Amino acid sequence: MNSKKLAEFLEYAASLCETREVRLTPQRLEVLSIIAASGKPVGAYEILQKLQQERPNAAPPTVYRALDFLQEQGLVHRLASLQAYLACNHPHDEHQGQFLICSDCGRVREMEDGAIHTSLCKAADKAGFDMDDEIVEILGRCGECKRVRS
Amino acid sequence: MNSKKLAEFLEYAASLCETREVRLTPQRLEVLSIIAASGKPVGAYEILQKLQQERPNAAPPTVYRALDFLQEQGLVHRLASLQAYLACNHPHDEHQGQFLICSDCGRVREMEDGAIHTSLCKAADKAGFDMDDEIVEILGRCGECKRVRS
DNA sequence: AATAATATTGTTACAATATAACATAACTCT
DNA sequence: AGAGTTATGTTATATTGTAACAATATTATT
Ligand SMILES: [Zn+2]
Ligand SMILES: [Zn+2]
Ligand SMILES: [Zn+2]
Ligand SMILES: [Zn+2]
Repeated sequence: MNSKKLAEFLEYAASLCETREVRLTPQRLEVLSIIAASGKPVGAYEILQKLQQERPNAAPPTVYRALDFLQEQGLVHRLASLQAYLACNHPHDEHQGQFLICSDCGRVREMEDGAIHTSLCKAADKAGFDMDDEIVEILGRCGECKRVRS
Repeated sequence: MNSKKLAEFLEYAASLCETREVRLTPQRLEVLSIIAASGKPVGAYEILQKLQQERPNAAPPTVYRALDFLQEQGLVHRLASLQAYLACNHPHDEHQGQFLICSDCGRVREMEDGAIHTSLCKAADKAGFDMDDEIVEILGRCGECKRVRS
């Protein structure tokens, strides 16, 4: 994420939190900024290291608490297959997103594909299952890496 | 999994490995048996504890190596969202499966839903993405737990 | 059968991810 | 100001997973 988009994103996040009357504290904002700036999924301890450059006494709970908040607000997603965190690319409302994860370059693209969601709902329904959350992570090679390799 | 189905499953696994000319050693079989017998996803260290009842000197690598083998053979799946392992319920060939995970009772149902797979392929394709693996885990409440609750 | 190559297991130590528990500080509301 | 709530500080620890190297067992080759 370039610095202009980053600034826009953080501003949007701030306004979103204001509307919801939840507190995007400086610390939470800093964690969000670290994640968004990286543009790729980042591990909690990687976040911690960067945070400690500004706040030397930050500890694991500092990061995990901020992550909990940011995930609740739909500003950050956790990628279960990577145990890493990614800024949402369209943080409108509560949603899970579906992810294309490139094993070569590590970049991730978030989608919100209606057809995928529908197929999941139908399958769950058929099984008499009441769906709360969906985790969809597709591993492979992105377009750029495909071209480079072949 | 009841003991009859368990025996069938283990026998089938054995024949599968024989056909493939890979070695389902006693240790690997024991790990598979522990996972299959539990009928629910089990953590690696839970497996280790049970394994140690028979093999007191089993250590984490013992379990993780067996898990690697069993996953390669498609006999066991890893659930990324739970960091736990589950015996495959139809171990025919290489496949990933899609999972309905009940947050109440912890039971998991494995599906192989063609429509889900197709929708993932289409979405990946549209994004110019070359799909290797798919991770689909649906969290919610199973039919039984729904009835009990409501 | 002896040898070499490969695959599996044993063993120790450690890395990486995440949480519990309790104290302190800040904010909000009356 | 005081009480209740939310957020942060701090220490310790739980949980999950690997690295590295030695010892055994299996398989293939002579
Ligand atoms: Zn999103
Ligand atoms: Zn790529
Ligand atoms: Zn399966
Ligand atoms: Zn259930």
